[in-house]
Amino acid sequence: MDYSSAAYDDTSLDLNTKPLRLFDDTPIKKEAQSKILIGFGRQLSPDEESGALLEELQRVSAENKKLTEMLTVMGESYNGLRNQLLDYMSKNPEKELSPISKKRKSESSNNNNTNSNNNINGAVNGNSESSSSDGESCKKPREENIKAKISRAYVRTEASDTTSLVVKDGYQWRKYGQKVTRDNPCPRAYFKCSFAPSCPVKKKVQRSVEDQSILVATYEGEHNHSHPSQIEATSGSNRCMTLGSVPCSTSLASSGPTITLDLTKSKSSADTKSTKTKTETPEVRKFLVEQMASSLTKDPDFTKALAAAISGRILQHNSY
DNA sequence: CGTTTTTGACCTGCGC
DNA sequence: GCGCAGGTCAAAAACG
Repeated sequence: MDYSSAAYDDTSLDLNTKPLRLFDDTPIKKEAQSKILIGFGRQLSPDEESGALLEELQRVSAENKKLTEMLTVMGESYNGLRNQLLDYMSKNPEKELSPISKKRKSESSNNNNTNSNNNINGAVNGNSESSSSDGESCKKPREENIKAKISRAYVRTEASDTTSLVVKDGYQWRKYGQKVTRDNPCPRAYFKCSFAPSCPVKKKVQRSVEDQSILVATYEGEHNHSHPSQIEATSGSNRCMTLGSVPCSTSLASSGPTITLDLTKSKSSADTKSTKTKTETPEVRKFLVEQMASSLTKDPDFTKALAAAISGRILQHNSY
């Protein structure tokens, strides 16, 4: 919770860009990095090369250890913050973030029930049913299934593109309905995971009332299969990861973790980082894009996935 | 021709 | 019980 801002800055979703720190401007790292670049660029004597590599390996190992620790701390901090927010929201249910119709109570009350259970894992993984003893929440088995897991994602799209309700999250969806709701003049689209019926996940996509360039995707349930993009990545095909190096942020919605993806600003934000990105190799960028996309799209509870990905990289590095 | 999308009809829950 | 609104179904159309 209360660690220094410096440490926080270091870890704030910059984790995916950590490999880019190869190109960081701290003197020590620059030195080590130049050695690597030299190593890649022209011939070195075997002694020099092995020494530099050894030094770099040690540095990377230490850094990776640090990263792992920081990740753990960050995860705890995240859970703590979420706990606090859920607490707060359960005490102030009228201050919901989204204007949900009063008539359809089930959805919002679901969230409140989940929140008031004060069970973090329950709120995220939707396993709070077992602990809820109030009669309201266990009316129907169908509702229980829906309550399995609800998360919301806000996706910014091109302002001109106000008709498309496609949220590219890496999964394959089959549209099964569309409806214009009372709250919002924009139609709401209903999607099922194309792996249905084996995969029970559903998704609702609707444009935000306030900002029609923002798509609000509500996910219900949890995928019981691996991420298609991951399968593709492991099989060597990278064709459909369209999220790219998008700016992204995480926040907490009333119903749980929320991911905001800005699909439009990749160009402009790339401009702001142009001095940095110019030095990136295509391989590094490609890897980062894949990592970020898969991390963010896989699960709202992506810290676990992030940890797995990073530890995977650590093992990869250490195995050399 | 198989798969996906569209769209009107139908079902269900909730408030009055 | 009725009406409203959200959610789902399924036949038809569109697409690759």
